[in-house]
Amino acid sequence: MTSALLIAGPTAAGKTALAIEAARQLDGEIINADSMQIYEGLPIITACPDEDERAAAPHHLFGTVDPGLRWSVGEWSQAALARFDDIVSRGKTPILVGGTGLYFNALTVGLAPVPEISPETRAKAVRLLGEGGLDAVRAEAERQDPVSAAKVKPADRQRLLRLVEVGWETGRALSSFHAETTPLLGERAWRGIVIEPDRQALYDRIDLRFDLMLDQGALEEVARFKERGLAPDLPAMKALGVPQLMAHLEGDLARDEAIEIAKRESRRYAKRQMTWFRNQQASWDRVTALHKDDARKQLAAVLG
RNA sequence: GCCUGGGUAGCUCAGUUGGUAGAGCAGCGGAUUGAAAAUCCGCGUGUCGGUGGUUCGAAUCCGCCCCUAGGCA
Repeated sequence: MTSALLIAGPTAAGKTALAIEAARQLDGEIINADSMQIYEGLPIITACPDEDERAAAPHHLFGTVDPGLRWSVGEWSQAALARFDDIVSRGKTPILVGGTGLYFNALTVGLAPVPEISPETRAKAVRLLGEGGLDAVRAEAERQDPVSAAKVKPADRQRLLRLVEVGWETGRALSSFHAETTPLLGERAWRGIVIEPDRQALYDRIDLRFDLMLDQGALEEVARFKERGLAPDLPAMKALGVPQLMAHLEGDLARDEAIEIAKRESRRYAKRQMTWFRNQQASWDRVTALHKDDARKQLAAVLG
C-alpha cells in the first residue's frame, strides 16, 4: 500500500488545502491531528475545514469531541490510530494533518505507556499546588522522579504536576516509563511533510484570517460557546482567540484590543510551532506553500 | 519665509555636569513524553537624521543641510 502521509505546519499555513490536494493525489482520507479542532462547537475560530472542503475528501476527528471533556494526546492517538487502520483496511491512504507537534511525536517517536491518572489523584495534586504552592509541588516532584525533575524548569508547574501525578498513581517515576516508549505508528509505513512558510507572509495571513473569522461569525460562535458555562481551565476554552473574545463579551476588553491580542497570540503560537517542527521534525520534507494554488505543485514535487 | 518642539532599536520613548546607549511593547532563539492553540527558559536586535567643527573623547556642545509636528505669516 501507499505510505500514510503526515502533514505538520503552523497555524494558517494552508494545511487544509494541502491535505485535500494530497487526498486527491493519493486516494486518501484526512485525519485531524490538531488538539483544538477536535472539539465540537468552535469550527470558525479553530479554522476547521468548511463544508466545501469536507466534501472534497473524507475527514475524521474534526469537531467530534465534547468540549466539556479533557482530551489529551492519549485519547487522541487512540482515536487517530483506530481511524488510521480503518482507512488502510478499506484500501485508502491515511493523511494526518495538524499543528500539534506533540501528537506527531507520539505517533513517530512514542508516548510513554503510563496508565491513566485517576481524577482523585489529579485533584490531590491540584490541591497540593493550591495549599503548598509551586515549592511544594516541586519538592514532591523531586521525590517522585528526581531524574525528570532535574530536567524540568523550576517554574513549569504543568510538568511538575505531571511528575507528581504519575508518581502517586503508579508508584513509579515517569522517567522509568520512557525506556518502554515506542512509536505508536509501529510498523505502519508513513512519510512526513512540514509546511514552513515565509515568516512575514504567515503573520500577515494570520492577521488577515482572524478578520475573516470575525466576518464569518467568530464572535457569535464564541458567544454561543460561552453560554455553555464550561470551566475556564478546559482545553477547549483555551483555543486561540477564545479567551480574548470572551473577555470582550464580558466587557473587560475593547473589541479592537481583543482582536489585537488574539492576533498576537496566534503569531506567537505559530512561532512556537515552527520552532517545534524545525527541531523535532528536522528530517521531514519541506514545502512552503501558503495558498491553494501552490499546494498542488509543491506536493507533486515532494511526492514525486 | 520666520519662530518653536522633535528626529536615538521594528514602534513609543529615556539618556545626569561630554566617556561609543536602555526601558516597555513588538520581535527572535530554545525546551517540549497524556492540559501541548498548553506550560516554561533565554536574547537588545542600533550608521543615536546627515555633514563639518570644538575636544584625548560627541547621542550630548557649535555651524550648515534634510525631514517632521505645531504656531506666525
